[in-house]
Amino acid sequence: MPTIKDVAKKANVSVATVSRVINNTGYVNIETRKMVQAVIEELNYVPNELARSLFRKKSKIIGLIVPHISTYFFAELIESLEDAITKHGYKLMIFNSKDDVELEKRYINVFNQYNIDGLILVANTKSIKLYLELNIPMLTIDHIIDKSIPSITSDNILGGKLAAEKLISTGAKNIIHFRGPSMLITVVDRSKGFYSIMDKHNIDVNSFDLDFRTPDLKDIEMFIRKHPKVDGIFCSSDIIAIYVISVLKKLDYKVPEDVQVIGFDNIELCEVLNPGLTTIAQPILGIGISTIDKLIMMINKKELKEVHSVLPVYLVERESTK
Amino acid sequence: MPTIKDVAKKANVSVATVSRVINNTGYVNIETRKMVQAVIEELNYVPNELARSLFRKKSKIIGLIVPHISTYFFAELIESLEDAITKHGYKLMIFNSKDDVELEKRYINVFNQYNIDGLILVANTKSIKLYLELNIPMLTIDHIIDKSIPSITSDNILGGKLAAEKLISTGAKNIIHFRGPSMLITVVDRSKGFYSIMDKHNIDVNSFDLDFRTPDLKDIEMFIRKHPKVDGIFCSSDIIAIYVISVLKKLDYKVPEDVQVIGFDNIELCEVLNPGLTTIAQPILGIGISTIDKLIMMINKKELKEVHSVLPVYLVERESTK
DNA sequence: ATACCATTATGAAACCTTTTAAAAAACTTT
DNA sequence: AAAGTTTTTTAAAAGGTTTCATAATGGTAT
Repeated sequence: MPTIKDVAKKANVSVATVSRVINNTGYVNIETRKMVQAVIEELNYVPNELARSLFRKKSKIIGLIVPHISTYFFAELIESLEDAITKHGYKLMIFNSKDDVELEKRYINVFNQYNIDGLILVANTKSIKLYLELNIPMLTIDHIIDKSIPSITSDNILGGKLAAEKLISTGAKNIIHFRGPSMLITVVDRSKGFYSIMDKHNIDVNSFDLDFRTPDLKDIEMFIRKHPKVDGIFCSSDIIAIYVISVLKKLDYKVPEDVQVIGFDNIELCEVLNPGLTTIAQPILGIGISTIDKLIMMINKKELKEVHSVLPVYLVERESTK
Repeated sequence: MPTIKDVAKKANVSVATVSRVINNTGYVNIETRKMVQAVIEELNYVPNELARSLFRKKSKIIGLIVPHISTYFFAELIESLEDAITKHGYKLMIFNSKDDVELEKRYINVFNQYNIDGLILVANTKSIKLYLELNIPMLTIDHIIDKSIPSITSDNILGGKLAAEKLISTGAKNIIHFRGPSMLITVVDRSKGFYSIMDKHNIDVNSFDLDFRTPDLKDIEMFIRKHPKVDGIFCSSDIIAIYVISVLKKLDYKVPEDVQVIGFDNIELCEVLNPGLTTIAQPILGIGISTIDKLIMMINKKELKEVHSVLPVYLVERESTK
């Protein structure tokens, strides 16, 4: 790899001049500029980002901590974030926290070691204090760790309401709500919205908490057997909905004839499931773009228009509802 | 963030001494060592990895180029790679190539800019020349770009054979093979294995090429209508299988009674689909571990036992076959 | 024409943080 | 006191950016 010195020597100028050409700073004669640029082309020179980072104390790297990369919703989110990050000329360093506090602690050191410019925390509530001590522009997705730390969240309350309205409008009366872990604010908000409408219509809801990654099929079956007259189910995530539908079929319920099911997230899979899953769509692309826009504003010390953004969700109707 | 100079000043020694303490190299008096370590503790000093990288020309960063992060199989693979990478004290920088040659070219520059220690290319066949020019330990997963570049692949031929044997043993006679893009060596090998057994039994196979990410439902329907007597289908991936099953149901075929379906990959979803998808399991965890073991051997200039590794696959029987 | 100042152009040197080779200093041995 | 160890410091290097000093040029006022 050629260095700036190689370019300078070949172009017969000082490294300072080459630097000015690369960065478009200061004064440099148009002729000299052309000359240097030609040499850069010729040698195929690219400035070493490590050296730049070291001097500038900026790395052009954005760190991402996500609980589980392979959880489908997160995978789609990561893709959308990666896209936005790359488009802005940053690079993505990714860490799987597995909800493990020790791992998180280790990662936090890494962020300092690499002069990470910005940090994105996804749906993760551990080690809050350590994050807050960290002096890096930081943003949370799908949860809030502190009033002072900006966040991006989907309008989970609205999502819950939309699901409730859909079930009610199609005549469901015996409702089950399969929730994700109730320590997650997203889950709580989705429920809150859902209940608010159900309460208004005086409809009782039976809810049950499940794990997001691997909902327990036996628990689901047990709960459905306990409420055999169920005709409408709202799940906190599409994955849960898939598990629930699988149990329903086993128990010989027809979806949507006997039981309607609504999920949450609108992962790509919904489209192709059988039946296609009606769900509350999160604007995954929008989350990616807003997150990075916001984070880069923070990195550049610009004032944010709003600290906590709530992005709109909408109902996507497929075959799992009437 | 404190620097090595801050530590040196506070400990009343030179930075060289501090450096020797950190790295456990050279001579340093036991008393001095303790003293310096105390100061390091006190200031909460962590060495700046960028500066180290610059000097050592090693970054402890491993780059990963993947065609589509959110493709479920890749997402699971990434998780498994991330795990192995982190366990070895490296960090993962991830790039989504979207099968876009221009993007790849840009990424390749990044690898040099950051002194990336190793590079993993997943199922990607573009810009081969540029990669080969790159002087970085490099390894490919699920494809081979050159005899000289080590690779990790599942035993796709065996996988195809296993699928064929299963279909034959359960009495399928009218076989369709829905393939992924035929420029992919994995796809070709899976077919090769599949055909080798089918040929041996003198069974004709009708195959059709589909896209991996978004197989065209209309194409699938058209092809099935063209071969209405179909009773066994082998798909090059689980995702394709999901799409195919969705079409089969629409056309009122019963799975597995009328038509048996076998996928490939064994993504987590298979377990919970309805019907559960019989598939050829790739050892995703094993791929992650082997890949990183191998890559780190290369980084440390150790001799590899085998340049091109083929990992075993196995049949996982679920409800989509008899 | 000359003096003066602003503008443009360039290079030398310091700096960013760390590692390491070489030099110097401080102890021990003989 | 010379020689040999051990310990520590100095200085250069990695590949850049930036500040500062200097020089050349051009325009304006005298």
